[in-house]
Order: sequence, then C-alpha cells, then structure tokens
Amino acid sequence: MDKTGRSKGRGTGRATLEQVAGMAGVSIMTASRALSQPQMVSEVTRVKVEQAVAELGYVPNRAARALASSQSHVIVVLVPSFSNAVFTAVLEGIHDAVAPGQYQLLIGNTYYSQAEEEKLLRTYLQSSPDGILFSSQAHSPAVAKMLEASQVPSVSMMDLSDEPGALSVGFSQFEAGMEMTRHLVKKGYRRIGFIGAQLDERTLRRADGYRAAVVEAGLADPRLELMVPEPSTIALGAELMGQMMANMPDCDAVFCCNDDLAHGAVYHCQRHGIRIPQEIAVCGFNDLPASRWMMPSLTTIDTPRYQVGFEAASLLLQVIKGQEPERKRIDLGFALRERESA
Amino acid sequence: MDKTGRSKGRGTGRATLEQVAGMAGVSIMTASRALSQPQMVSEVTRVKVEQAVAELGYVPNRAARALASSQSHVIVVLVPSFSNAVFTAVLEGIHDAVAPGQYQLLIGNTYYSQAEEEKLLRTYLQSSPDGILFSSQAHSPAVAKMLEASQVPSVSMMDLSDEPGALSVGFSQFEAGMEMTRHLVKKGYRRIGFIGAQLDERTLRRADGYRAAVVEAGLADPRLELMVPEPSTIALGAELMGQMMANMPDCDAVFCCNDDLAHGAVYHCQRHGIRIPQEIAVCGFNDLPASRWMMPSLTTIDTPRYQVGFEAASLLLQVIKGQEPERKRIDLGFALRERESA
DNA sequence: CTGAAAGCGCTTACAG
DNA sequence: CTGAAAGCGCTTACAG
Repeated sequence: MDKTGRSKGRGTGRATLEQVAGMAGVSIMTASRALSQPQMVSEVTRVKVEQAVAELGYVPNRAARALASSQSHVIVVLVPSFSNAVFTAVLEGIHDAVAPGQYQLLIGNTYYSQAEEEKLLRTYLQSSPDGILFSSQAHSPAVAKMLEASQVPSVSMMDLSDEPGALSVGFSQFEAGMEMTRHLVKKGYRRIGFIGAQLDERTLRRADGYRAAVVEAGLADPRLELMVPEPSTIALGAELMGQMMANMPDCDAVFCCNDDLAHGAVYHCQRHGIRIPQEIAVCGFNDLPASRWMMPSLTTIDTPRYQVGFEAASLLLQVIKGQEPERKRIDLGFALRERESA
Repeated sequence: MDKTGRSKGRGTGRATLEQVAGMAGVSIMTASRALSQPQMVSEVTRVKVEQAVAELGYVPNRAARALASSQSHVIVVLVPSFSNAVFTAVLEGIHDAVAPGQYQLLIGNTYYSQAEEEKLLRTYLQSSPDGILFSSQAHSPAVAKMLEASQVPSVSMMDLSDEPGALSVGFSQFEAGMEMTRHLVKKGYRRIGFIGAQLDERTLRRADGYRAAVVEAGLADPRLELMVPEPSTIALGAELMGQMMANMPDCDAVFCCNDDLAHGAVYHCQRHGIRIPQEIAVCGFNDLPASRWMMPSLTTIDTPRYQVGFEAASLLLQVIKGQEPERKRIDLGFALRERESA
C-alpha cells in the first residue's frame, strides 16, 4: 500500500472493494451489497460505505463484476453505416432507451457486409453480451450458427420478421414501397421508374413493393428499373437521374429508394432546368430533414427510425430481464408525406 | 459436464479454456499461449489447441482476460451527437483506425452536455478503458478530476489544444472562422453577419474568428451577430436567416456556423425569391455532401473529420502501446471551398 | 442485517 | 517449449 491507499502490483492501481470495505470497517461482501442492493444493509452501514467510496474515489471494476456474475450488461448493436442518417437516428433511439439502465453499448459498423458482420460478432461475442440488436435480418450461415450457439437474445430492426419466434421491430418495407408507388399511379403517372442503390435487403424489399404496385396497375416495365450496388449518395442520385432520363425519355415519375438519391435527382433537375413534377415527378424514402425544405419539397415516406431503435432496445431489455414480451413483432408503421415533387 | 462438454453452474455455459486445454491434452496456460502468443508454442501444440477451439466453438471470455491482464482493450469515445454528420464521420474514422487491432469501442452520446459527459464517463470508467477519445476540450471539474485520477490517456478531437502535454487532433476552428470571413471581406461584402446555434465550443471559436476578421477589416457590428443555443437544424437556419434579413436589412452576407444552418438559409432564400449571392451571400462550415449540389452551391469550409477520427485513434493507440508520439498536437488543416453562394 | 469461502475464466511471473 | 500456483476484483449461495 502506498500513501493513496492503493496496492501495487498486477492490478489496475485503482481502489478496490476490499479497500472500501476496510475503510468502512465491514466485510467485502457487505460493501458489495451496500452498493448494489442498498436496501439490504443497514442505514449506518450504507453511509459508511458510501463515505469510503467517495474518499477513495472507488470505481467498480466491471470486468470483475461481469466475471463473477456472468452478466456483462453489454448490448451489441450492429448497424450497416454510421453516415446514413437513418441509422444514426436508430442509434439515438437505442441510446436513449438504454441510458436509464446500466447497459453499455458495443456499436459496430458492418458497412453493409455480411462478412464484416460476422467478424464483428465474433469479436463482440467475447464480451458475453446480454443481447444483440441487428439492423438486418439476413445473416451468413456462420453468424446464424454463432447466434444459435451463444444463446444470446437478439432483435432485428427496421423490417418485420416472418420467422416464428423471431423478435423484430420496424415496419413493412414492402408495404411502404407499394404505397409510395400506388400514390404515383393514383396521381396519374404511367411510366414510373425505380432508382435503387446499395441493394441491401431493405432496398430490395422496397423494390419488390414497387414491382407489385406497377404490376397491379398494369404498368410494369423492367427497363424502368435502375439498380446499382454502389452506396447511395446525392452525387449518385444525380447521375442515375440523368441516366434514367436519357435512356427512358418517356419516364414520367421516379421513385428513389431513399432520400439521398432523391435529393440528388432533384438537384440534377434544378441544375438542368427540368421542372418537377411537371416534366418528371420525383419521390424518395425516409423523409430526411432537407426533404421538406428543398425546392420543390420532396414527396417521401416518413419512417419511424428513432422509435425503431427505442422500441427495439426496450423489447430486448424485456427479454434480457426474463419477461415474456407481449408482442414479438412490433409494427411501427410509416407515413406517406405528399409534397410538391410528386 | 454434459454431452456438449460444458460445465453447469454459475458460469456462462460457454466452453472455457480449461475444456480446450483438456481436449488438446495440454495445460491451461499452454492453451492460453497457443491462442495469444502462437509463436511461443510448438507447431503440434498449436494445431491441437486450434482443433479443440474449433470443436468446442470456444470463444474467449473477455471479462476474464481483462481482469487477469488488467488490460481491457476498450476505448471510450464521447461525441456530442449521433445525428450530426460531422461526428458520424469522425466515428467512421475511429472505427476504421481501430478495427485492425483488438480494441472495442464504447461510444457515448453527450448531447452537447457536460453533465451528460460526466455521467457517461463515470459509467465507462468502470470498464477500465485503455484510452478515451473526446470531441471537446472543455470538461467539467468533475470530469477533469476523474480523468486525472484514472490516469487513462485521452485525445481531444476537432480543435487543437493549447495545454502543454495534451493530445489533440484537429484544426484551428478560430483560423477557419477567420479565413471564411476574410474571404467575404475580400469579395467586397461590408455588412457581414454571423449566424450561430448550439453554441458549443467549436461554434464559439468560429465566432471568435469571425469577430477577429471583421475587426481587422473595420467592419465589426455586434448587431450582425445572431446566436441562439438551440441545436442546429435546417429549419432553424431558415428561421434565423429570415430574422437576420428582417432586423438587419442592409446585411449583405451571412456566415453560418455550419452547413445545416446554411442549407436552411439557402432554402429560405429560394422560397422567397431572394437571389444568392446578388442580394445576399451565404456561406457555411463543414462541406456536407449537399453543399456542392444545391442551387446555388454553397461556399464553405471543408473539414477533415474522417481523418480527425482516424488520426486521433491512431495517436491514442500509440500512446496506449507506450510509444512516445512524434507530435502531440496534430493539425490536419481545413480548406475553403469557394462556390456560387459567396 | 452481516460474514467466510469458493469461484467466475483467464494471464502472469517463475520454474523447469 | 511447457506447467503448477497465485491472483485479478468482484458476486453468489450458504450460514449465522
């Protein structure tokens, strides 16, 4: 022990529970209880321990607690992107739902890659997480196997799962894609194109919805679908809009699979003096902040992403605590925002 | 032991190193070495252990490792916002710099609040992080004290620190604010306003730079400063632009403390038929993707945020590994992007 | 309400 | 190149 009352050697050099107990004149386990289950110790004891904690600047060692209790209080969150505003809102929702409790978030960026997801999960499983929040439903076989073996509960976010027993929070990407397209049909557009990028599962489901709606209306034409695997950006949206108009001059409306692409499409038209929606209608998906402000304002689907994160984390917390959730599949819906562009 | 070779009881139910060692016919510590320092064991041993690991689906227990080695391999990251594109880029840089190693990120959102930062740090310190990445330089006294007591190395990001010995990666917010303003002066604007929101330390430093430049040019007028504490949004930018033009009709240029506000200002003008830059010039800060696409395209300061995250994490990693960094204060600079709006 | 003992699953010097 | 022992800092039943 040196002057600060801290032992030397292998450890972290931080004050330990043992020192707290010593200073408070109680046993280690009474000190432990005074901190984690204060109602189980006497008032006097609690105060003595609290004073010792303050005096020593004691900070509990989470690794020791996790090891002894086999409860890590860690929740793993896997998102496909940090730069996509959709997922940052999801993260915010999760963060807020979890904050009151004592859970820590281990956030990983999969970059829309199943291989990356696998790598991250392999690492994060070492932390014995109490639960996992996925932004996707489709996993590689290796991930499925790890999940099965680890027995860690997980919730998938954004889309709804059809697997029995699976926990999911989101809304039907398919229905949303269909509703947006039906809106265009109802407005009288007949040559409705679809612009998609990234081609992750959500985009693909939206495209399915688009297809179902144009088939339903007898307006299907595969040549009106423009799908590329590159990440969605404003620049790409502008470029694809140019391509669409060049290749399909009779195209009278474009459904972009997200607002980033749609913004690019709108800017492209602004710069080329193409009037929206008179010459061509444009709509997007997600309702990002700029959408209601740009000119023309963008018709799009408002998605409850913050809520998705919040509710998914809440659901996971319930399951972790051993409660049976009322619903395993929580549909938060979506809303069509009709504005000037379509 | 049950059929899967896993012991029952208090633990996590996962396979342990002991079981791996048993199956491989070596001691626990040889198994440990085979995994963490493979070059220190014989080829035969290594293979046997690896086979046992695969067979049992062994996943190391990080809590146990952290406790035994007093090395958590955890890095704490504190950002003021998840929704601000600036910080998501920083996060991406950090994520990428750290990925190769074995470090895990504990990411917390301070919501621009020192009190929240304090709460988060108190919790995260329990994980005995090897290092901390801050997005701010100003800390509450309590945070300063915790940092001091914990002895955990930290790097502050975005701005440059003047404290001797402090580690920082970023660029001078002051210089950047000054350069942007000087640009407006050079372009001939004489009634240059400043619109600021959130009023975090970076914004305040940019405002200082603005002030220094208008004073330098003999153009200072406090009435041209419009500063509000609300979070920066497009909506707020539009509103503040309206206020500025109403209250200061002779204002001929506006420097918005970030691109979000500037976008709002541009949209406001578009909607009201106000010509930029003829009637009023607008510029922003950060160069978000939309800035080069909107009409008119936005003059702004391009900031190296991804690089800041990447370099800050790299610097921290160096210090954690006990290497003396070449530079403790890494200036990544910034670049003025002159476009149509100013 | 309080305590002695065992144990969580690893790693670390120290020997051989 | 390999192993027996101690220890990291907590919590968990079990007693009293």
